[in-house]
Amino acid sequence: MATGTREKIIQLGDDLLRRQGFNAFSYADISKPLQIKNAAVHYHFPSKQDLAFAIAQWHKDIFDRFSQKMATKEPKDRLKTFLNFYHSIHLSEKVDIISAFATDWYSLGPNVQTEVQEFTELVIEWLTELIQEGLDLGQFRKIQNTRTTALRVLSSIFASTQLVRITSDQDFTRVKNSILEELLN
Amino acid sequence: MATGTREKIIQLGDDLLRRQGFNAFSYADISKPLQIKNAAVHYHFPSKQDLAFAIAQWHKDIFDRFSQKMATKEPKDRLKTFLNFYHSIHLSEKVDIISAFATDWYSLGPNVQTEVQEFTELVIEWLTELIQEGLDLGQFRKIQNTRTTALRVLSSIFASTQLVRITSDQDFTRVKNSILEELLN
DNA sequence: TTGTAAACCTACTAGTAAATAAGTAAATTA
DNA sequence: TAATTTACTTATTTACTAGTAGGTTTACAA
Repeated sequence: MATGTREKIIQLGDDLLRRQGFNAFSYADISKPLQIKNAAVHYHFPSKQDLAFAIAQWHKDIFDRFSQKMATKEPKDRLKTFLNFYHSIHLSEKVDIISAFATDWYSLGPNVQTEVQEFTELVIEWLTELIQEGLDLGQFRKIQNTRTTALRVLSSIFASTQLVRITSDQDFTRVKNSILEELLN
Repeated sequence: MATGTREKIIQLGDDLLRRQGFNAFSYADISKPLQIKNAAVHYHFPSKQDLAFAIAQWHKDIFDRFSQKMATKEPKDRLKTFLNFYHSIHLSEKVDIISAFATDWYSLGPNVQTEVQEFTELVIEWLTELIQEGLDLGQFRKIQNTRTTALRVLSSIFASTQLVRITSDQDFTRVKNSILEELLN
């Protein structure tokens, strides 16, 4: 999976960001496991902001590939895959990338913030379209405005990955199933 | 409101925790605005964990008083007050206290974690009871299991305070209204 | 008046943070 | 083959971190 050092740094950085938070990990946490020196990380990413930017970009790329691969599947299955994806996230003791960035929002430089905003809008729009399609095909139940529904699905999932750290895995499953039940006909 | 130094430290610490995150603020960020020295903060809270614990306790106390004051009001109004409370939170560029602790979960000591867990369970149970009462009185619509509904209300609100940092205030209002619409008859 | 405890302050330590300057070995290109 | 670039290392800097030891002031009690 991770080939070059640069990619390894991004992946490890992403892992640390979502497991511990942006201000809770250091360059040493990256250089040590990769068995390189502190300065090597700075060679690839001069500042921590540069690393954050690269992580945001990386997620944009992943999501692009994900949505392209899913394009042919029907809304119901796309939604299920999406929900299962977030279920797997929280099982690895991480939170989703958008929540991770959001909580450390004021530690992020303007260009990182813009990148995260673009990525978030991408996900919301993807979900909104998915719901609209599901409605058109009669697979979903109409509840509210599609964007509102998208926001509620997204926020339920996001908060769950965090809440579950405090309560239990059972609570995540509850929420996941309730979203499906609510939407599906 | 804030009388003694100890209380001022807790309130400022809470503010910083929810605005910037546990690892993003330092004792200097507390001592400077209060015009006291670093060591004075350590006098009241020997370690940062002690401060975190006090903040968690403080929220428990506030919530206790809140739920006592609300006890006589009817479910519908209690829910509205609860939602408006979180709306006011995000307007001040903070996230709610549970999300704040959740994202920095692995930076917290075991006793702080326990305190946060107890507080969270308190809020979930309060919401669960509120929903059950609303159902019994015919004010609310039955959707799912009451705890699941409580979890979804809570997670929607929590995530919204974070998502809104990235998107817009409008999106928070959408979610807030959608929760009310969904529940109310 | 003396003792004591609360609430600080001064001054410091040891450790860690991000970041940089300068050097090097190996691969790539001209 | 010479020049250049890539991908590092060594060594250091500056700034800040939580935390502490010990002294000072103030107020209140015996």
